[in-house]
Amino acid sequence: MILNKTTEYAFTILGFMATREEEMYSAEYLHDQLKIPRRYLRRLLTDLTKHGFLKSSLGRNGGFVFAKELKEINFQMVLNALEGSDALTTCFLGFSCCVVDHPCVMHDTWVEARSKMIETLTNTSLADLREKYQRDIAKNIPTI
Amino acid sequence: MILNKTTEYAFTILGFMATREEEMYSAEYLHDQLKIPRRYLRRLLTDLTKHGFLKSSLGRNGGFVFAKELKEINFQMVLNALEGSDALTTCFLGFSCCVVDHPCVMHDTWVEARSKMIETLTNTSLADLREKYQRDIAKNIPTI
DNA sequence: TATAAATGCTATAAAAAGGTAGTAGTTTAT
DNA sequence: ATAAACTACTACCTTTTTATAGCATTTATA
Repeated sequence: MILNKTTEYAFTILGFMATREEEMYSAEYLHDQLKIPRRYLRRLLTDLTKHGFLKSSLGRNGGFVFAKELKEINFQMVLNALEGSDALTTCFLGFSCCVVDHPCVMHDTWVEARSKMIETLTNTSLADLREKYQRDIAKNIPTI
Repeated sequence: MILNKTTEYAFTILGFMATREEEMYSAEYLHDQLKIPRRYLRRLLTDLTKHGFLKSSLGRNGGFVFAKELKEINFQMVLNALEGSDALTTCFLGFSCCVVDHPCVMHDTWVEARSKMIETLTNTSLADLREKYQRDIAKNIPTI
């Protein structure tokens, strides 16, 4: 498994919010649109707020907006916030004693493959997602 | 999370067996060497046997040996056997409706990053691991 | 031939992840 | 005043993953 469900949900939510035009998104609306379980979604939104990706506003007509510029949020940051920095850095062969000075036999191969992935996650911001979405729409490409 | 624990254990076991010189490995010996929980390890070994990676022999002095040439076992095969082929192919943004004809906005980016990883897993066989291990030993590089 | 050291099978327990429910409270637009 | 939002906390349920246990079977060997 590459990502756990919670992280995947977070990506779904942020990706959705980044590509759509609403000013503000309520938990209820996101639930309707994305079919993520209601209560779980709410907890996750609170979590994303605490991590500084979103800002919440209380009261009627309240909801969630981005707390930063879209270009300042990338997928690596989100993954890191939700799964911790270990998520992409543990030894491939599962040896806890595998470190740079005393690597396992798969170390270099794995570091290389993994760093490609980390690079992609780091280099892709929500702003990139939004741009791509708008380009696709303009070209009439069916897009989610 | 990249891999679940069971898969990681499998990689540990196969990597260990591939680089060492024993003819046969008992569960008890592997437990001693690798500190994988005894009973769980045994089930996993049986599982790897059922999947055709290992052959078991019963009775006293029994144990496990490889069922194929080392070069015929790569990490992608093992991952696939233990986690299913979905493990590396689901939509990054978590949209079940994301398919080639109707991709999500991250689709291409993710497919590219992922295929690099799949390539690495596919191109690395246990024979490669063994070779690397022996080269490292010869060069006096500390290796696990 | 009895025994010890192996694996095979199946059931069950424990831990982690994912998900639901309730209650009480705060904030704010209308 | 009310309704529609979010916050916080607690408890509980379900599913999946990880781990343990008991008993059966196989086989070398003393």
